[in-house]
Amino acid sequence: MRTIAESAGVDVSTVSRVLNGSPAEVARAASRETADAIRDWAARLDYRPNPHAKSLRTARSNLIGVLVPRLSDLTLATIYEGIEDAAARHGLATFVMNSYDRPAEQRARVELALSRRVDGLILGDAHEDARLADEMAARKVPFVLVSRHAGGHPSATCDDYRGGGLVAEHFLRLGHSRVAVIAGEPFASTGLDRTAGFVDLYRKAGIEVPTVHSAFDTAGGHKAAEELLRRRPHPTAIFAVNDFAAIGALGAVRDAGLRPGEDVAVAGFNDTPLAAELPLPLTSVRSPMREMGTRALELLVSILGGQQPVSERLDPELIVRASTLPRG
Amino acid sequence: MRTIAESAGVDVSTVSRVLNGSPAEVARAASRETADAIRDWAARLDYRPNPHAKSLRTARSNLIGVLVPRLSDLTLATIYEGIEDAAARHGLATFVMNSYDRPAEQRARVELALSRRVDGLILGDAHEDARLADEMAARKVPFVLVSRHAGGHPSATCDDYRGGGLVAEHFLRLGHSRVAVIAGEPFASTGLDRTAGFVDLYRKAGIEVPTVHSAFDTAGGHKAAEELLRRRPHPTAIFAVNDFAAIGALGAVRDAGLRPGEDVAVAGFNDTPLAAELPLPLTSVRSPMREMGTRALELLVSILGGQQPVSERLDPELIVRASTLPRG
DNA sequence: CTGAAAGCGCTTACAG
DNA sequence: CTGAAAGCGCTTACAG
Repeated sequence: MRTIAESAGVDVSTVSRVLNGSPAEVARAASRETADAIRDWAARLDYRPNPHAKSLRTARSNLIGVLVPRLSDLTLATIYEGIEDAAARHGLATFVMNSYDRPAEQRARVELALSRRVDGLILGDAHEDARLADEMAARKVPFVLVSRHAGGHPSATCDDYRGGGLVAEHFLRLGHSRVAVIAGEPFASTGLDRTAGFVDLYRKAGIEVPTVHSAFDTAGGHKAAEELLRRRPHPTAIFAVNDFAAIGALGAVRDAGLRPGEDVAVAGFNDTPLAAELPLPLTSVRSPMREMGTRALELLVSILGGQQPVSERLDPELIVRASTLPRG
Repeated sequence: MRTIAESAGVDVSTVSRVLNGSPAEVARAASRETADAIRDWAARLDYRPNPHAKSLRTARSNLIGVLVPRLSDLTLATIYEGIEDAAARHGLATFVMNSYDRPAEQRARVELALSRRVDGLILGDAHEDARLADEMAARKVPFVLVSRHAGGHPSATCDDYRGGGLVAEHFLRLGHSRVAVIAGEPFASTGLDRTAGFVDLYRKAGIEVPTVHSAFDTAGGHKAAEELLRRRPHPTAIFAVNDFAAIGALGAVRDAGLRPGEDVAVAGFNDTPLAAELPLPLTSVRSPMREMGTRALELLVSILGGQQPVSERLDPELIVRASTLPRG
């Protein structure tokens, strides 16, 4: 910057104003010619502002910390892509950390992010009890939740309750009366809401639905399905609140000597790219993962701008495939 | 820091030395009592050093930029987890960016990282031609490659050539003489090496192997397999250089009215957690993805420390499952 | 329209 | 063992 100032024969403060100001500010700061000369030199010298100096001076880092259970979960990776994309459009940098859904790690990662002076945080790993979120709100740390909601804090989520209902309606339409739910982790609003949406509709039809919790991955779904299939008579349809758990369930059905999709229908959630490509294509509820990420980022930006946040709840859509064909 | 200095009745420079110096430096900088008092106040005041001030002063950001084709690819997400983990142990922060394997994006992301003053870069999206890597080396930007190698630059990879060979040996042992390869993108050393390792062993056995390039995802594998299955007679075994492509191939086999695993054996690569849980468990070559990430980070650290880098090539392992059972 | 000055929070030669 | 000073690269009130 000093080099530019010397080359253009002006003060660094003028350079700063021209390079960073709004058009109006630039007009007030320098004549058109001076401004052009400055921009010219900046380009010629391949000038890149030093973000550390800027942050030190402005006490604003333009950095956003993102916490996820784990990035190797496709759902969260896709949400993060949405966040990253929107952040770039807003001139913000982001960094992700895994918390593995462990409270101690969550806390440690939040502190780490804070010590890096992030302007705000996006939490994709909120737990139902909202302990950490409540604390952060009390400390006035700007943050939003994504994917999972908790404690009424600002969030960008899918309407998971409605999504569970879509599957219930589908199963009811197919005439399934012995059904079960693989419900995911008991601390995640995603699994809880999807399960509740499903169970409530079946209850209205006079049918109680057994549910079993599980990890959100294939191994978890496999184990949970094994347990459900040991019951006599076994369920004729299983709703897994996550595509990976559903794939595990498909495997368990096969291992039990039953035909997936025929003897036991299976539906998942999220409509990951895999669902359509499986040897037995998987019925799933599409949730707008990428969009959730961009909405979360934009929600955070509006909070940082001092506005009242309005949580977003996006619409799910049922995609029917061969894993839940008409019976008979 | 000033507050600590005032509370402890010393100069900020002494505080800095005590809080950041090695034990030896601390001993030289302050008496045991003074040092203890300073640490005491730091804890009491919940002092957190300002990384921006530190970076501005030291011209070292302790920041590492990571480029991947895309984070929603499980392979890369897992590698990144390894990077992230190792980085935390070294007191480094990392951030990832997607390049979608597009040269223009790669270039733009590298410049972005540089403008954020990263100390170094890890590239998971190197192309065979090594254009960008060559340029970076010419500019003396510290970097390492991960997953893919190119142009002889420092890298942490899997021995993909050997991995392809493992599958060839397996197929030969099973007596397959009509085989084919779904080879992935033509610009990635992973797919190229895996294919070459396979093809070379078959050639030694006097058999030429048809190969077809594809995207690294299920859709790409599906399309490529369709093409291979149109040939008459169709191959009895297909090696896809990636588990997701293999899953797509499995679907294509089924769609062609053939029995996957019986009429057409299918093997993948990476041994992602999905492979074991598929309805038809997938034979795959396990590549140490997480470890590749940690090795890459450590390689970069050693480069930043001025040492001569030695590229790492990690061992693959064949995991046989039902998708490639003995014939007959 | 433009400049000079102060200061963000650190580190590190220099001096004692 | 400890302090005083300079400076990293910016921004922004203050002054003209």
